[in-house]
Parts: sequence; structure tokens; C-alpha cells
Amino acid sequence: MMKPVPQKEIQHRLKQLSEACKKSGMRMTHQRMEIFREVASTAEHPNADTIFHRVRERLPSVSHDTVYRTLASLEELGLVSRVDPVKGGARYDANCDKHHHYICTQCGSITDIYMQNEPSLPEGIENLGDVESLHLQVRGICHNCKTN
Amino acid sequence: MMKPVPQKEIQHRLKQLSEACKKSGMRMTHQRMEIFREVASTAEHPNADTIFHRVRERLPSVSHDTVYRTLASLEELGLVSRVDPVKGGARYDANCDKHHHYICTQCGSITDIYMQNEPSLPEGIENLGDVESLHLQVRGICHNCKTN
DNA sequence: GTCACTGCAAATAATTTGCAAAGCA
DNA sequence: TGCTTTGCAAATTATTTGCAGTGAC
Repeated sequence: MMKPVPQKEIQHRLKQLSEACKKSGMRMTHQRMEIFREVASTAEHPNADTIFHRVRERLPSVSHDTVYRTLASLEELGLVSRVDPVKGGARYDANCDKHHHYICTQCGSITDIYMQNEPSLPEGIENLGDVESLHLQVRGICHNCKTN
Repeated sequence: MMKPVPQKEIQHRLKQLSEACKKSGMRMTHQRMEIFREVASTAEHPNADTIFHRVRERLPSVSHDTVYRTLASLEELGLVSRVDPVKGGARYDANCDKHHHYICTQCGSITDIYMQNEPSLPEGIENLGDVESLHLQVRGICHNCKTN
């Protein structure tokens, strides 16, 4: 269905995690590693509960709140980003390339999209404040939902 | 602080509500009118709870769940739109002009922004599915937070 | 050894639902 | 009158927090 993340990319991301932990004084725990691996291994933008259940298969003692706390730290490190879909809880993404999202309003699937031309900043935005980031969501009904 | 919505515009929006109710078979109740008026009277994108408290001042018996249900119907009618901020619950907006949002990641304030050039659709989006709408969020720290 | 991290349990926030009564068309 | 809508209460869902024990460095 969705293109899997290549092994090489997963390894690269895990290496970044290890470096980021070292640099920031965070500890590289088994849980943190497995939770990040789970997000880094898929492009489907799982939510916290999905991540919890998948990690649990390998690490049966992991708890729900550790997943939330870990995702929050990973977000602070800039290793995962949170996507707020139209409905339902937050979804997570370890793709650090500049990209945007296509969200199916029917099934809720989230797909990374890349722009040829990044949207320009609206004129006068500097009157409002700093610009840290720019997020574009394209919403619609995906082909999969259309045909089913 | 934020530019107030002109009386004329509020009246226009209320008229649209009345027409939309007639057309769709929805009934024009006192609660629905007041809840919509509350959203239509401000540009600050209040959340459900804020709307609840404000409406309550004029209509003391209104309940929390009626506010949620009403906002959901108004959204279906296309009279209000929901904005999902970075953190916290959904926020509501009765501005029907095509616009986007600046969100302060510190205080959570949401400001409408207008683009000179709408962002173009990414090439190949038609391979994913239909495009219903396009939402741009610009995030940063607003001047107000910067100076305080 | 120290301090960050974890699991547990419980709290909180945000939203939804079932149902009988009330009210608009 | 008939069907939508409301208020109440309770249930759910999503997420957060306090705390004592555990583990990485």
C-alpha cells in the first residue's frame, strides 16, 4: 500500500537518535530506541496508541505514558514531528525532509507530499511575529476510499 | 488587540445561518443562534469551552454538549470551520473568506492571514486522491509573546 | 553514585452518546 | 403533530502527572 522506509534510512535515523541523545544529555534507553524505531520504520504516521501496541510486541512491559513522554522528547529533539489530523489524536512522523501532508478526510490516512515550489510567505507576516515553520495540509478523499 | 468583526458582517453571517437552516431543514433554535453569533462576532478563534461560557452568560441553561453538537452542525453547513492548533482543543472560526492561519506556538493565538498567491497544488497530487481544500499554517512566536 | 527515565495508578481534558423531555415548523 | 434539538448524566478517548523504584552513564 504505502512505500516502506528503506532499511538504510531507518539505520540513518537511528544513528541520528543516538547522536542527538548524546548531545542533549538524554539517555539512550531501550524503550526510547524501540519507540523511535517504530516511528522511523513507517511512513504511515501512526498515532500514539498504534505505536504503543507495536512496541509492546517486542517490549511487553512498555507503558502507555512512556510512549507519550518519549514521543514528546523526540519531538523536542526534532527527530519526530507531530501531525494533527482533521479528527482523532496526534500522529507521528520521523521524516525530517521538508514536506507537507495529504490527509484523507474519510479514512484519515496521511501521506507525505513534496512541493516543487514551497508556498511563499504571505506579505506582512512579519507584523504578526516570527516564522518558525510552515505547514500545508491538502485535504480530500483518497483514491482508496473513492473506489471502495 | 484584535480587530473586532463589524456589526454589518455579523448581521450578514446571521442571515446566512437562517438561510442555511431553512435550506437544510435544520431548525433555528435560540441556542443555535446564540452559539453561532458568538463565533461570528469574534476573530479570535475561540474553543468550545470559551464559547460555552460566553453563551452561558446570555443563555444560562445551555449545556456543554449542545455547544459541541451545534458547532459540529454549523461545520457541516459550512458556516464555521474548525482549526486544529498545535496544542489544546479545536478552535472555531466563522470567517468564510479563503484564508489561512498564523499560530503562535507560545500563547496559542490564531490570526487569519490572506495570501497574495495561493500555494499551488503539488504536482502529482491527483495520484493520491481528490482535493477538497488546502490549509496553510504558519507557526512562530507572535510579537506579543516576544515582547512580554 | 547521580540524575534521567520508567511503570503504575490515578487525574485531567476534550469530546461523544443514550435517552426522555421540550420546542420549532 | 412530528421530528429535530436540547439538557442531563454518564461514557469515551486522548493525554498528562505524581511518585517511588530502576537503569544509563
